Amino acid sequence: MNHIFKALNDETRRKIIEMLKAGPMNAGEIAEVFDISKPSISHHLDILKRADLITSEKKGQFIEYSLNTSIIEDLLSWILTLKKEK
Amino acid sequence: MNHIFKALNDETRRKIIEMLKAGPMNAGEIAEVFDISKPSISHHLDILKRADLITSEKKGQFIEYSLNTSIIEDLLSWILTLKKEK
DNA sequence: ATAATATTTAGATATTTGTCTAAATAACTA
DNA sequence: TAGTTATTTAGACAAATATCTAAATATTAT
Repeated sequence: MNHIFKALNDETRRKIIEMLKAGPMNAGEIAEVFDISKPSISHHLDILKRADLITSEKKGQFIEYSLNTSIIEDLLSWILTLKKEK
Repeated sequence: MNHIFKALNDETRRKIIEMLKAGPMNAGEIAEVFDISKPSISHHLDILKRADLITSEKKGQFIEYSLNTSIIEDLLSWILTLKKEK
């Protein structure tokens, strides 16, 4: 849980996640959207990946990133426990 | 959204939220649970309050904290948008 | 009024985090 | 093989954060 919340605690990373909702993108395409250097975006992607919120796959010279919806399930259930009972 | 994720990005604060799920507690009761000084807990409570995740009410010399479930609704819907479509 | 209790505010400090530039790695192209 | 493109790794730095102790504020009790 810790890694997930850490990963989500950043506007840029949340935006990346929202972008990937529409489908996979490679690192360069993601970086273009922001006014942030590529190494910084690469770092953000690394954090999202460590949190298992996204996955990466090498496609030739590109690296394609995709949203990992199964972890989002975990997040959902954590929040749902707060709502229930009482 | 920013404040919510910032507030949730801490193990101690998440634990506090989970504790308040069972019902209101005052600052002292909350602090007792942790091996952290009272001023630090007070600071965590302040962050949770600014994020609107909890509310406080003065009860004599105590301050009672309660979970604010309506904000959790916002969080839920943000996460649900990630699951939907595709 | 004084003392005791509950909680916060203030100020300091060490750690974590987001960002940058420069260099490294890897894969295509001519 | 040499050059170009895509991405990451390394190292540095400023800003944000979690924690502490000491002091301030507020309430209750004697």
